[in-house]
Amino acid sequence: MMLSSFSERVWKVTKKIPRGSVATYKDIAYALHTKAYRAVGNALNKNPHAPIVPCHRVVKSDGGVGGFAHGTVKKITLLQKEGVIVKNGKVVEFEKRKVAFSSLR
DNA sequence: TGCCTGACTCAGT
DNA sequence: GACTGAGCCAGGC
Repeated sequence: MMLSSFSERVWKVTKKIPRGSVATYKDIAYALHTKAYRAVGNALNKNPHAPIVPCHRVVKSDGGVGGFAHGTVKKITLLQKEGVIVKNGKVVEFEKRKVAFSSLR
């Protein structure tokens, strides 16, 4: 068995996303050296570390907020509290809010 | 063991 | 610019 399951690795990377920044499912997958974009979303959906892992900082590659276990609205609210503006379900200046790969690795 | 699903992404029309 | 189909991977039944 692996030291950490795929899901655990996803959460670990997600926790590295700095406050006020966001990362995409794609970035998370790449940081784990895989292309399992959907598996990443799956892992976050089942995320048992609700407040510990900032899963609300993970969005879609086109800037969309994606989904959230507690409701998309809640996700947007949390992001805006951290200074990330969300309009029409999309992250404003998404490209600039995106965190760098090196920060995740 | 094998098929289905999913908080996705990309390419083509 | 928007919609559709196909591809990708891990987890669950």
